[in-house]
Order: sequence, then structure tokens, then C-alpha cells
Amino acid sequence: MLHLVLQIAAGPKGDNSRQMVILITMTKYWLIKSEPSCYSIDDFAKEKVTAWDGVRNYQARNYLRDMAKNDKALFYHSSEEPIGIAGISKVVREAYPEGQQFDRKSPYYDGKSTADNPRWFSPDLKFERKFKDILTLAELRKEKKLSRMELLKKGSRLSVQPVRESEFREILDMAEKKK
DNA sequence: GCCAACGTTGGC
DNA sequence: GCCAACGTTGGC
Repeated sequence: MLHLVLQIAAGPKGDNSRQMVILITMTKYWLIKSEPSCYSIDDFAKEKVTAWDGVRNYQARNYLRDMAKNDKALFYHSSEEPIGIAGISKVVREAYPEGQQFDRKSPYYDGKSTADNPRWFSPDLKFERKFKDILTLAELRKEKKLSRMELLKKGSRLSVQPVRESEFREILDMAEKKK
């Protein structure tokens, strides 16, 4: 949320009555990775809304916590050909304590997490759409406008990453043109 | 607080 | 299946 304070006209010193506060919600953009053998865009399309759980990296967790309602996230298929962006999702619930950290039977169980002091958080994401064709990593690398993307940097392996609005738009354009 | 050893991610 | 690039762990 961005807070803009507009001074309409100068009042007497210390008098703020002429200030107008404007609240603007800025949509943020993200990229989330998933191995399709584990959870694919088709699984997502079927489930419609899912908790983005199982993330066990602190930086990725911080990004998950930064997600706000209505933010958009590119859904990326990693590890299996065709590797690339498969579709889009939307944040429908801000991050809350992730369930699997408390589940002893889960591979994501974390004994150091307590209900009072949870370590991991997950937002709820809603399936928005699947691209007709996966926008491949090779295609993304060829586009100069995307050269600053976190995803394309050497050694980048974070499973949750911020994406610039311009990059998000460019990716939608590219997906559209592939038809 | 350093850093070696180990584990994981993910493209190739 | 290889391995570079990271992140985490734990002894000191």
C-alpha cells in the first residue's frame, strides 16, 4: 500500500486539516516455481485455489509474506521439459501460518515451529489462466526486455521471486503472440 | 563469527 | 546423471 499525503493549501503552522490522504493499492508481480511432477498448472486448474505451502527458504518465505491480495504470480514449470512459464495466478489470501510445518507426518514438518511462533507462511493462490503454449526459458532468454529478470540470472534458484510490472506485461504479450 | 562439509535446486 | 551455485548446519 502506498500512502500519498497531498497538501491542498498551506494552513497555519501545525494545522494538518487541509491535508488529504490518498491510499493507492499497488499490484505487485511475482514468479513462483513448481515441478510439474509435484504440482502442475493442470493440477492447479483443477484445484482452483491452493495454499502455496512447502517453501523452506527464508528469502522465498519473506516474499510470500510480502504478497498482497490481488497480486499476480507467474506460474513456472521447472525441471521438466518444456521448462518455462505455464500460466498465471492471483493472490486471494495473504500469507498465514503454513500448515505442514506442524504436521509430523509431512516432509515439511519443522519441529522448531510452534503455533505461537510459526516459522513458515503460505498465501492462498487462485488459478487464473493457463497459457496456450508454455513460454519457454529459451524464449525468455532471447527477449532483451527481460534481461534483468531474477529468473534469468546465473545461479538463480529461488522458488518465489519478484517480477517487474514491465516484465509481467511483456510476458503476457509474448504468450499472446505465440498463438 | 568463521568456514568446511553437506544438502538442495534446477538447467543442461 | 552431472554439477554449479546456493543455503544451512555445526564445530571451533
